[in-house]
Amino acid sequence: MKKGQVTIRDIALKLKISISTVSRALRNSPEIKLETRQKVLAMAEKLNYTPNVVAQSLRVNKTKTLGIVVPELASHFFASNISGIQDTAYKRGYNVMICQSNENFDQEKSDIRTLISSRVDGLLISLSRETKSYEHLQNLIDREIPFVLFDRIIEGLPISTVTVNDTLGAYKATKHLIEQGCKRIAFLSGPEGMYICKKRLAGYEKALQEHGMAVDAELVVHSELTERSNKALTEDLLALKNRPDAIFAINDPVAIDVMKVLKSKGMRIPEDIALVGFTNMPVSDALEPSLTTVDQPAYEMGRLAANNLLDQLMDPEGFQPRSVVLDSELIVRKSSQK
Amino acid sequence: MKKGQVTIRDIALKLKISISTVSRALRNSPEIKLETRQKVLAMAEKLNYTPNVVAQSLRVNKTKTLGIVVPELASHFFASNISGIQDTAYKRGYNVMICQSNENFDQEKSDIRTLISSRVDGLLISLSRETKSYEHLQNLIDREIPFVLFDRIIEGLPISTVTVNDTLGAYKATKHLIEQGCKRIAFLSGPEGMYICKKRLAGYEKALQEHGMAVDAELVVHSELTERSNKALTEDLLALKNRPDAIFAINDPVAIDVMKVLKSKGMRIPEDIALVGFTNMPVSDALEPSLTTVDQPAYEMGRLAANNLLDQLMDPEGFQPRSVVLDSELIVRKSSQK
DNA sequence: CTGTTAGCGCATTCAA
DNA sequence: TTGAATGCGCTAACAG
Repeated sequence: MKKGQVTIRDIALKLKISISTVSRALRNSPEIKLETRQKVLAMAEKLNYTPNVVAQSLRVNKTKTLGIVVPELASHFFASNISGIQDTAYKRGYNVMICQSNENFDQEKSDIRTLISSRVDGLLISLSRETKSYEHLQNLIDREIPFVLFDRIIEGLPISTVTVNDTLGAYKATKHLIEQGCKRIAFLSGPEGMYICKKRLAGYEKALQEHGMAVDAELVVHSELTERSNKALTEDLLALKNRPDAIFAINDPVAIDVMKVLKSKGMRIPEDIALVGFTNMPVSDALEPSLTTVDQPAYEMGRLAANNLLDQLMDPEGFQPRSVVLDSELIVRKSSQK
Repeated sequence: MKKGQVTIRDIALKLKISISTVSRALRNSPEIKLETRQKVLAMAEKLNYTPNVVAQSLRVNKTKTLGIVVPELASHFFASNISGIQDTAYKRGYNVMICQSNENFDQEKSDIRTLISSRVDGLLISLSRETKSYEHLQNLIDREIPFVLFDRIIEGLPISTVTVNDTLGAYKATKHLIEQGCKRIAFLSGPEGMYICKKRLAGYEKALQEHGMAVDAELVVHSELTERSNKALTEDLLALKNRPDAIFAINDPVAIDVMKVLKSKGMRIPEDIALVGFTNMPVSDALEPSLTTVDQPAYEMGRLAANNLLDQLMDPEGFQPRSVVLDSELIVRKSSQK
């Protein structure tokens, strides 16, 4: 087989017709005679023709590609987000290009720059935990490049967002612990600035207040979300003179680290300390004890974010930003039932 | 800000020089006067110029993009593969485009077609569990499109592959169980045709034979790798008149399903039945009991596969296919120590 | 219904 | 050291 891909020109030459006719036939243009179209299609098939999307993109100034930026790929939550995005994108004729920021702000900026220069038609972004300023997002707005934020968002920008109801989820989790009789509920959170941390903290506080319980500052701690930091903070909590009888962890991976520490110290879950996570990772029900957690519909979040972005691409003028907040359900398992 | 991205033409116009000079200056061509280059660079900066990669790609017939096809994204193993690929690709100036086949053969073919029409410079592929024929791969070879297979490979093709030593890993796992005193070791495998299943079966059989133990056909079962199938087969094994005293699962997710069934039946691990997995998922040490498993260097596999492909792209003529087999280490934990 | 023509943004050959 | 001209593969006026 000859090197170099087959082009519409090759088809036109073989068939002794013009390349525009071939182009039209391939695009199912209605103005082409059925017979001609069939001949073209047959020849394309025979020559194993694959349209050059690069040339198409240059011509129509659209790549039919969405850019995705997530903090991390090897996380079940973000992987599911991406699955939802990808399935939706394919269904609507789009490809995706994925970058991970590794939770690094500079990397995030660089990822966005890379995707822009690849001329993606729009972006779906979940911010890194380091991201505190947002000129890079403002820059996208200035350049009129459509994008949607999901899960790790920032508020106050005139753009669409998709999140889970973090506050409500945390509220449900905390309320559940209170109803189990827990008196001193610790909240092992992530970086203070992170959107989801602030939202979940609000839910935690709301539940305590509603039940006439004070928010004890020493029970709210902020992890860097590394195994080391998670474990150290757990130990700190256990070292308190007035030890907590429950720990609400910002997410399941953190809860797992907490669990490891508790077990290594011979503490019983939930008898000595109850434990609740957030995310509902697939393994959370295989842990011992099975982990009570707040379910996040990750695939659905991805699906909605993608549909939102694609709607925007279809109708750039009429589009109005939408903020979708999904419900989050508490999954009660053994780690919290006293 | 005006709609439409800035082009080299805009820079040329502003500076009253030709676009070819701008093009050269931007590419650091040595034949450009330093002063001119600096002026161009400054203006590019000022106008917020981003090169149009689409146009470049069309011109030089290279996209600097690698295509990746994996069975599934929401799997820690493949996500780590991809991380390794991506980091390597970026380091060498390439982007990646990712598709998932969802373990479906037709989807896999379609993914490859999509990536080809996006004109990726090369492909990294891990086959779906349904894939039994390989005309679609032969087609790539015929069209001289470079690609590398990793983990889920097929043998006999003149191309590079990266795998872990599946046979050795399974051998180590089985030998370990034998040394723990297990007499009837079941192998809960995946689909019979899958490369990794065949390889791991070979290691399992080798260990048994070396220790003078017969391979009992009723102890080797093939799951479809769904939770349902995994659990049903586990129950079947337990229902045997001559029940196994150990189960070696084809991977960690399967082992987790086995664990759930065993626990639900009140069986003790490892006392009643020892259990070993394969993959070393991050949570495998958080399970109760912690799971003995064979470690797979997923990130490293991705890194090697990407480097192999990129070497090939750098020097298409001189390149010789290489098959890399990584070592796999047995991680002994509690689920197997009698 | 089909052909001719003109770019999309860029790199590169050939001239100057 | 720079400019003019060409074409990558394709789509979309505009003409027949």
